[in-house]
Amino acid sequence: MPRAGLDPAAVVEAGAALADEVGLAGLTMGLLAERLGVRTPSLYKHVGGQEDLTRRIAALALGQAADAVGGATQGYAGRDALAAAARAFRAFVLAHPGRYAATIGMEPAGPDDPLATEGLRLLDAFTAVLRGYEVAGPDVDHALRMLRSLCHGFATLQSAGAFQWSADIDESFEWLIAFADRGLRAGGG
Amino acid sequence: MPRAGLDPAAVVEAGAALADEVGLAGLTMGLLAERLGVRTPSLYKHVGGQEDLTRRIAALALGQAADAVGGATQGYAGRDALAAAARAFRAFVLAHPGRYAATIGMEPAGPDDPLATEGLRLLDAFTAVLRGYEVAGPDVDHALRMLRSLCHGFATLQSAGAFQWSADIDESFEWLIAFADRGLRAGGG
DNA sequence: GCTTTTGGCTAACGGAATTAGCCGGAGCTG
DNA sequence: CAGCTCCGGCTAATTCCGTTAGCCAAAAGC
Repeated sequence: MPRAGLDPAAVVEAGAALADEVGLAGLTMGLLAERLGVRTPSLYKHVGGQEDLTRRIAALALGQAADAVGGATQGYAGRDALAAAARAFRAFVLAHPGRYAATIGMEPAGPDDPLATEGLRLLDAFTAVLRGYEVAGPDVDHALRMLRSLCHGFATLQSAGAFQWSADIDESFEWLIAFADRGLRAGGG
Repeated sequence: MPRAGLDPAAVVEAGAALADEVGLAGLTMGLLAERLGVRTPSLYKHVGGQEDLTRRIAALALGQAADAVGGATQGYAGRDALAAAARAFRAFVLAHPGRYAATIGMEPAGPDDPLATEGLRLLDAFTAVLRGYEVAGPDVDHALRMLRSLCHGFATLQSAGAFQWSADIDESFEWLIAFADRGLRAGGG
């Protein structure tokens, strides 16, 4: 029996990809093992179990989201940066619904938890956007939470299939970006 | 063996309460049966199975949320109505995280599905809030999606334990209400 | 009062996560 | 190169959960 040459990173990456395909709820150890050409118990040599796997997928997703948002805003400021960040975030969630779903309700176990580290990177990417606005002091925290709520809410609701009625969803999202931009410029400080 | 006197509504209500206690993921047929003083298979005389139970819990949650939001905004308009609606919604989600979680990613099977009916009622409650602002035409749809994303995002993120750092969460939420109010008055139409 | 329906129950199955324990191959050591 | 060690597969078995089948008594209706 030849070895499959797996390692934790490969298992997590495959798990994330599979979650994107079949949904996080459909991600089963057996299905993942089959996808990797291996029997189910072999996975436990690389990850601690389903919860550990989900945590690692979540950390991966946060890191990738941070990269996407950070990269998209490079060279932009103000409204352009806000729009780029929001679009990049939504695009990421829609392209990778499974791994993003893994991040929901996941609390870091400590300051060194990759989940905390990568989450902070994503937060920093949004913080950078705020530098183009006159927001300071405690308002920065509030504005960050607002942006996070807005982006997270819209992306997850759309990914979940809410928003079924009339108007065009992309249009709504652009409207939402304009709305946030107005609000941040109008009374952010 | 005396009868327990259950009916679908009682099972769903107990399921919703249990979900609020132990989380939607922790809601198991066995646990619910035990809570109701009954053996597991007996539940299947009242609900079709776990998916059916979750759908019914979701419909219940949407209806209760609609009542809460609609009731809270009675007699208010403009910013007051917006604040009342947002606070009522968030309070509901924080008080009933399990049943609210059941609503996420749940698609109505048809126009007569209680899920659709109750969801529409909740939507109407928010639509009423917008009547106090000069928002019209397609902007109503966009504004509704914005409000929904904002409230849903904030409430679920807080309920999931995000927002761990410094600033006070209630303060952030009030800031967010003020932000939305500004935005809706500034350029809604 | 008898019959029908309803709502409990036990027993049994299937699928998923996980653990225990075996065993062969890869790689290092002499 | 021979042998030792460790790693990463495997099979087998356990447990827990959802679900179905089929039985039987209590309630409800004639």
